[in-house]
Amino acid sequence: MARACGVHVSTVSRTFSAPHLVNPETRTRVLAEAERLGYRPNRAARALTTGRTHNIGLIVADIANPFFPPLIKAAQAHARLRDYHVFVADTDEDPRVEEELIQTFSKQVDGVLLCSPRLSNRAIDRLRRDVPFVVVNRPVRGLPAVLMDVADGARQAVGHLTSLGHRELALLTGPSGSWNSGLIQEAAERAAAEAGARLTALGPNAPTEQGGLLAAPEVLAAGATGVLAYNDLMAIGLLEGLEERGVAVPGDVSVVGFDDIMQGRLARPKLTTVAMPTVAAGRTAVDMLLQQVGAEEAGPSVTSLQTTLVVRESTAAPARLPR
Amino acid sequence: MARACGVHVSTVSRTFSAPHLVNPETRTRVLAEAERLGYRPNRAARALTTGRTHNIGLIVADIANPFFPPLIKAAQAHARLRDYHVFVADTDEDPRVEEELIQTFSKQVDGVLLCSPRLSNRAIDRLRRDVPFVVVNRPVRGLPAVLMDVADGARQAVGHLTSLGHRELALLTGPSGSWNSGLIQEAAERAAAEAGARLTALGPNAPTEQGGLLAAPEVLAAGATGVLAYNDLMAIGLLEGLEERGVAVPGDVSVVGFDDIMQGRLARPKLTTVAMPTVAAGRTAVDMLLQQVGAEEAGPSVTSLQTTLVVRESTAAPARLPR
DNA sequence: CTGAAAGCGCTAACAC
DNA sequence: GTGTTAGCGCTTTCAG
Repeated sequence: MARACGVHVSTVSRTFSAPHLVNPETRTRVLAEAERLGYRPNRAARALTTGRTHNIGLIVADIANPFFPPLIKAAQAHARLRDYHVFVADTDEDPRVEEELIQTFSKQVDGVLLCSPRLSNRAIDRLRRDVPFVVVNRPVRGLPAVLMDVADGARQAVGHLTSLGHRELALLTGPSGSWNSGLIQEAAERAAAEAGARLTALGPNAPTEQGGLLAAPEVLAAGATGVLAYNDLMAIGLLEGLEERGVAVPGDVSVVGFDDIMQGRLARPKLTTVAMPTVAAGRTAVDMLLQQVGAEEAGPSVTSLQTTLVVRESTAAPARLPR
Repeated sequence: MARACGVHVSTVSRTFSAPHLVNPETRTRVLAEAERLGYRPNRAARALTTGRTHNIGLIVADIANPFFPPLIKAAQAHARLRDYHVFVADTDEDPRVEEELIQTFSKQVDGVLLCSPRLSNRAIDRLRRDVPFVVVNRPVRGLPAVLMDVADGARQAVGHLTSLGHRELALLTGPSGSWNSGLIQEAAERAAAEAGARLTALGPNAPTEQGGLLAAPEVLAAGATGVLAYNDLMAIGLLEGLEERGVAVPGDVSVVGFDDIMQGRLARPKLTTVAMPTVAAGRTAVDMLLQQVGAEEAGPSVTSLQTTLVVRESTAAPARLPR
């Protein structure tokens, strides 16, 4: 390629990495030749000298969890505009796989987006020496993060339920490793107390339909008329469990989920839920990562994104107020 | 690292890429040192000399389409076991983005999995010079492919409907660029004819809920009592459209989809659908790609996977047989 | 079995 | 503005 247009390789190199340093004439000639030959600089080789791979890693617990695809998609599209590619990997909810993935990624990417990591703080602290991180959906001391304000979401959800007249609430908590579950619980308890309602925490539960399905008896046993589930999948499972037992939603019991996944709109009744700004989160995370690796100007090191309650059909006033 | 254990770099190299060529003692020493220092060979640099990146690209039209995540997940897990990483990219249904993605991937991966590509045969033929392909969900002359037998799926679906007593069928076709849509239509028409039923093809429609929703009036106008939709998303949209118009499913009209995505189980009534072997497809595609790039033994160059009808609640005998 | 040397495709610092 | 040189981290002959 270098000799095909009768110049030195470094001139070709400059044409692509610093076009302004090369004579416009030569430049167009090189570009034309590149076009003809279908030449494109080899990014891997480039990475060897520059130290920038122009790749970023994106690690999620489960691609098949409908919460993630919109986030992945947004991150990816956003990265592409900045000439970055995204490696997506799925840990299958296994912290060991997560660690292994981070290590194998470390030399191939400029940084890693860790979405809802299951790894311990200690492990993360150790691994951050290998590669820059941005954590999504969980605060880790000293690490840039993009958070979604689930605590406020929980407040909104509890507020909605109490203002409807519910006084006996239940919270279906998530997996014990989940940071958000704790935040939700704390905020929900406070909001319930302020409204003079009682809130029973039930869990931990698997963040799946199955998890919600299995929790149905406990919800009934707790005598709750309004329930908050850790995520939509769990809420949907609960809807099924309640239906099986002949409990009407929202007639007898109101249900609120988190995430606003598409499935919630499909469920009957349509699920009331706390919508998460996943698209914004994906974009912001990419921006923050690129800032950190010096490809962009620096911004805040922790971003918190708002959540919003979406009221649909699974919530209503309780049939009879608790005695 | 080389000098840390007092040997030459080439010995370190051999320890990782050809362990049997090195003295067991030295090997363990090197390995121990690597462990201590957290050293791992730089895959990008290795790729420079070997020509093998140990990465594969996976290109889909839309990550957020629930059909793909299980496939991606399976491909990824399968590749990982073979020491391969997967770059996932989303084209946003845009052929130009698809082409660009392939080109940027080409030097960074050993091969590309093209899932339901929107690119023209010509373009694919041109691009295959840049990088090995395996195409999923569409036959391309001269290229290895993994196909899912949608034609047979269509036959099963039509058979199910006709044996239930339906004689007036409608088919909601997919986007005009979709290969599968043509296959489905052909097979459905043949099967309908054989069973003495009439089948009206309606379309093209967007492969989304919206597409199905908009098609509801046409379905009714066609007087069909049994309808086949290009995919589950479209079928679900149709369910909604029908409900809005007070048409009972399956009382008045029966609906069958394709894909067996999770949403189908959530819809009310639960959707009867043709299940696609996405997990097997993801694995097979990875195997075929690795075979092609010489990392594994050669197998067949086109694999066809079976589909199976899953009967749920959206199909039943027609209320009254057509006159 | 191990060391030496060349080179993968590119960029960066320095001359000219 | 462009050529020269060195070197990124690794593998791979080829000697020894």
